[in-house]
Amino acid sequence: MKQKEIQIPFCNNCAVNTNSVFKHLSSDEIEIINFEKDFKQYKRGDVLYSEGSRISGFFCINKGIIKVFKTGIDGKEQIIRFARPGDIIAYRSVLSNEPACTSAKAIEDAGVCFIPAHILTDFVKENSMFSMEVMKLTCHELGEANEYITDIAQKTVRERLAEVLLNLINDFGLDSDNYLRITLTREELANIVGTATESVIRLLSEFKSDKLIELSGRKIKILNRKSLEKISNVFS
Amino acid sequence: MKQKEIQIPFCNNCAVNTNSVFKHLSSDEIEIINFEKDFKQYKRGDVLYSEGSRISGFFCINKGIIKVFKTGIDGKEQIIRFARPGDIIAYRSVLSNEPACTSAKAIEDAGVCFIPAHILTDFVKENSMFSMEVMKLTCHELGEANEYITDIAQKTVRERLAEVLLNLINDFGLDSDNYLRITLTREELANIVGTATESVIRLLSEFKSDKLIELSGRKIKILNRKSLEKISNVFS
DNA sequence: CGGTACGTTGAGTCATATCAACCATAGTGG
DNA sequence: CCACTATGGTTGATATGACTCAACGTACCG
Repeated sequence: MKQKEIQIPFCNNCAVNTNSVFKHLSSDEIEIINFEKDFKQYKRGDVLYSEGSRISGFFCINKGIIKVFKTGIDGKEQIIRFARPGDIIAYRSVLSNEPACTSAKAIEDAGVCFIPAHILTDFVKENSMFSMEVMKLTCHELGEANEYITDIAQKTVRERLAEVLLNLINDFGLDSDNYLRITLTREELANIVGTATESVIRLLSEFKSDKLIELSGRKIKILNRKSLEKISNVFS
Repeated sequence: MKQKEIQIPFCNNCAVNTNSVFKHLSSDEIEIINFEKDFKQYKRGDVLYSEGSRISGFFCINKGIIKVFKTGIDGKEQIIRFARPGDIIAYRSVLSNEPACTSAKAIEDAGVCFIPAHILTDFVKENSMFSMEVMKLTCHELGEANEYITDIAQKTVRERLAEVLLNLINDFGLDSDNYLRITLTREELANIVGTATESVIRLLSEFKSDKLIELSGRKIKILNRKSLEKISNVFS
């Protein structure tokens, strides 16, 4: 059987380039990344890096979806965020020079570039536009994390599940049939919401009886966004 | 009655300087901050800034303790972190050019310098050492936020309260009598842990019966740190 | 001497976790 | 081709942690 050709993306015409944190790099700088990067493909479930490890660089997602999570009590995962094409992950660990505080795993087959740490630190020092972009990114993530803390601390599981669905709609969108463009296991949903798998199952079927969503396997069809917003208490 | 003299701290010999994010600034740069900053005193309960507002600069704590919090459902506060002398707050909003995502209030009488936004952005652009320090600070906070999310999502209130006490010990220390060097209302404790005031009260008196702590008003005396660690599940 | 904010305790309720059983599906190896 | 196993999904029963509500005590302050 003929091996499928692997397309290594070129940074200079990488689709993710235009709106990413790299948007203010010169073409020379892009070329440096292109030369030094290492492209790799991952299958669903493959691990990119693990909590506690020292990482010698950071990752830029070219294709697929990656979940970034922490491992808590009894090995239960808490999903912190998802990374999509154009997103970078593990940069926090590089910049703060600490071991990774999260792990990352592919939830869809993915193509990912690995970029050596020195490129990030060098460019941050040399290119203040880039530096500001990275800063903005970090600050934005920090803002979201603070939001998340407040939500988990104050909202019910039901409210949070509705909110998570809305966030997923925002981040991944719906296809022409109103199906969510990301498929997660019930356990993964639970690990975002911060609850038990069974609770997610029960609440999803409640939402289904209330005609807010439809379920077919892991695919979730959104029927009534307005009501989800009401449930999630997003404006309060 | 004679007005008490206000001591405006000089940045160049400010005690908080040596180990702060400013440590790599030149004396010229420090002088600029010293010239442009605005010193102000706050009493317990005074607000430094409020969620949603645009802030034209950031704050550097000289004296006292500030709580940084978000306002959630029904106006319930979720305390995100505390700022002590040497810490800077509201810099996130300046760097990401977003409205403040938190509020800040003095929980002890405090002295605080306000530093215009352009100083932060200018120095970040011009001084890569400083830029890296700010980056490290942000990344560190992000790491802590992620930790917090996992804790709140997975631990019981009891575990979290024990952990909060340990964190307070770490951050503020104990006096010679083993009393915690920060005094909070029960409600404030609840707003860190993410629970109801009554729950904190009950658990504290449980800890007291178990000889882990002693209570006299708002002062908390730590009797058995090891057991608190065991309860909090910090190593799991 | 009220007034206000904080602290405490009890009782009742409810949301959510836990435990257990069972089904569906897909992949594996003999 | 058929057990065999693993993984994920579902449902029900039960337990309980934590919240809410309410009453009351306490302390400080003008």
